[in-house]
This record gives sequence, structure tokens and C-alpha cells, in this order.
Amino acid sequence: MRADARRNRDRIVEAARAVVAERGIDAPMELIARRAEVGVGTVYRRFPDRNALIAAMAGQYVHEIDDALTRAEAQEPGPWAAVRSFVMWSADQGRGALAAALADLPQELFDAMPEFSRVKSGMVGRLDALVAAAQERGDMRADVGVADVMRLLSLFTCHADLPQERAAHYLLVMLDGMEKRSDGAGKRSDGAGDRLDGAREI
Amino acid sequence: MRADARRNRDRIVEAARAVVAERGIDAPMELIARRAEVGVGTVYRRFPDRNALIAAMAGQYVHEIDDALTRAEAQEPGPWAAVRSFVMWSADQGRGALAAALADLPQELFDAMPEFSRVKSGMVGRLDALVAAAQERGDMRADVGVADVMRLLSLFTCHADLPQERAAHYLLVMLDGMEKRSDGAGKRSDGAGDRLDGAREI
DNA sequence: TCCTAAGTGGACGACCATCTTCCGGTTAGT
DNA sequence: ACTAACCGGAAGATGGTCGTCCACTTAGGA
Repeated sequence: MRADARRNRDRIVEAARAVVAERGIDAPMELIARRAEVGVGTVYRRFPDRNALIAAMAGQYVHEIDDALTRAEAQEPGPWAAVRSFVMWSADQGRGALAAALADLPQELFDAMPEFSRVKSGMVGRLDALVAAAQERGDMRADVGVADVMRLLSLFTCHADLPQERAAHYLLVMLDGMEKRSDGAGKRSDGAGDRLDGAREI
Repeated sequence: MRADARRNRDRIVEAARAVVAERGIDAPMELIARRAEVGVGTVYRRFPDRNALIAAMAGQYVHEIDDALTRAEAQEPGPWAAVRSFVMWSADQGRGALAAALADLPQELFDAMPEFSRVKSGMVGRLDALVAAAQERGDMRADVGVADVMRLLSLFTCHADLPQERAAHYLLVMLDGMEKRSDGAGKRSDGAGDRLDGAREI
């Protein structure tokens, strides 16, 4: 493969990520090509069809997330700190928007990417373990689960019209709300804060 | 207008609301017709084109919201209670999803509905006054504004995959977080809760 | 430098989803 | 019983996206 071709391939995957993040999973190929500063023909030379491109992009993305989780596990002092750090990393740079877009992949395409689902479910499992450990240690409220963490993550980051730093603030507030406090400040005036039940359902 | 025609007209508007809420502003006419249990022809007999239907639906919707706000103002004991009540009413029955869908109306259509924008901005103004009053009285944190209220509302209610009662819980937690507490419990461990700045920008 | 395999852009035909029209058959209400 | 109003849904018109094709360009070895 020629050097310029390699370069273009990378730019295309990069562009696909950006465009899918902001226009959803159905973003037209031409938009992706244009963002990569490349003709449509070039895209189709590298990827047999649209699905192949999406698959390549999703594969790269899920690995990136997986690595981030590994880093958080290794570098943070404890499970709760790791969860926090991972969540904030995910909220960065519109990664949440991409996740949300990928969430409505056609089932057919999803099935065609066994590795994607493998890495993804492994990652979710590890995050789940982290949450459980944090709760075990008493660092985190017991009535929220991975499902809540993931949901808030996608909620706060999948809207292009929500300024990024604002999303980060909301997330910090929510994370803060999930933290267990020993001073009793966690008691809410109308008990609403205690009704985050039904967690753990993935 | 014959009685059955009148009945069908209402069902069509109702169907449009439901379908737009769950499929977005670009939902196909046939889906709306089918939901109303009516042929496409019937829809076009009542509304000259797609835009006319959307406009009728949006007009009805904005008035409904306006009325709800009026009710909240009248029936609740104070401004903060009114805000809470209005927010929770809005979160009900997928109204947030509809609001989100209407948020990306084509500008052209938006301009063609002067009444819609009039009622809407009047409503936002009144809500703003309510928030200001609540803050004046010391019932609500001073560092959040209507913008935050509206954003959270749409955030939590515009996702079909977020179970409704879960969205309501999150909202309650957030509303609770906006409430001013005199016992000092509002002080958060890392100060994140104090960084909700930039409010009031509509 | 020259040569050529590899690469490139973008016009274009095929295809599909949706809008809107139209008309033969049905029905509410007098 | 009569008819003006109404109904459903087939079908033409339209617009947008996919993927192909080919004339032109370029990287990189001889």
C-alpha cells in the first residue's frame, strides 16, 4: 500500500468517526468523503461498501475505549476514582455522541462484527466489576449501577447543542451524587435521591 | 364539516404528535395516517401539505404547555413549587420528546408560524420570571437558570430508550440539586456543584 | 529522469423512500 | 332515498443516497 493511500485511509476512518458522531449512523458517504478531503471514489477503493467503513470505524473506537478503561484501572488509586476518571474521559471530545450513534447500529451490521461486541461486552463487564468494587468499599452508593453510569454518559454527551463544558459539569454533579457521603449530606429533602432503583440491568 | 370528518381531523393531529415524538420531525406521513387509522388521502384532504399538519400540531402543543404553566403558577404555593410542578408535568407522556423533535424544525417552517413562536417565547419569559422569583426568595440556587431547566428537561425526556419513570427520577434528583438548602448539605465534596455557571443565557 | 502500478475525484445510473395527487367506492345527515 | 362530503390507497413525481466507472494524476523504484 502506497504511503499516500495509507494516509488517506486513516483520514477517512477519522472523518467517519467525526461525521457519524455529529450526524448519526446514517450520515451520507459523501459527507464523510468531503470531511476527509477525499473523493467518494477513494472511500470505495478502501472499503467495499458503507458497512465495511462503519465496521472499521467502530472497531477502532471500541478498542480506544477499552484502552482508556485499562488505563483508568491501572493509574487511579481505587475503583471509584477509576470510574470517575473513565467517565470524564468518555465525555471528552464527543465520544458520547459517537457511542449514541453506534447504539442504533442495524442488528445485521452488529452481528457482522463479532470482535466489536466481544471487546464491548468485556469492557462493560470490567466497568461493572469496578462499580461493584467501589460499592463494596463503601465509596459509591449501592443503588446505582453500570446502567446508570452509561446512561448518564450518553445522555449528557450525545447532544451537539449542549456545550461540552456544560455537559462535563452536569456529569460531575451527577457523579458527585453517586458518591457515598458519610456525613449524611446524601439524605435528600424529599427522598428522591434514594429512588434510583433498578440498576444493574446492564 | 361532517362529524366523522371532525373526529378524524382530531385523530390525525393526535397521531402526528405521537409519531413525531417517537420518530422525529421527519416522520413519514403514512406512519401518521396509519396511527390515526386513516388513509393518507384523508390527511391531505384536511391539511394542504405536510407543513400545515406540523404547524397545526405544534400550535396545539405550545398552547397546551402554556396552559400547564399557567396552572402551575395559579395552583402551586410559590414560584419554586410551580417550577417543580411544571417540570414534572412536562416530563410526563413523552412531551419532552416532542419538544426535542420540534426543536429541529426547519427555519422556514418556524417562520411560517408566528403564533407558535409568540406563545413559546411568552411562555419561556414567564418561566424565567418564576425562576428569578424562586431565586429571589432563596428557594433556588442562584447559579442555575431557565436554560438549565429546559436543557435537563429535554435531555431526560427526549430519549425513547430511557424508561419514563427513570427519567422522572433523574429529574427529581436534579431538581433537588437545584433547590437551595439551608443546612449546608448543598456543599459538594469537590465543589463541582457550584460550577453551574453561565445560566440565564436562554 | 522515466515508467507504470497504484491511486484519485467526481459525474452518473440504479435504487429507494417519501410526498402528493387522483379517483372509484362509501357514508353521514337531511 | 339521495347526495355532497368523505374515505382509502394505488401510482406518478421528486429528491436523496449508494456504489460504479473511467479519464486523469502521482509515488516511488529502475
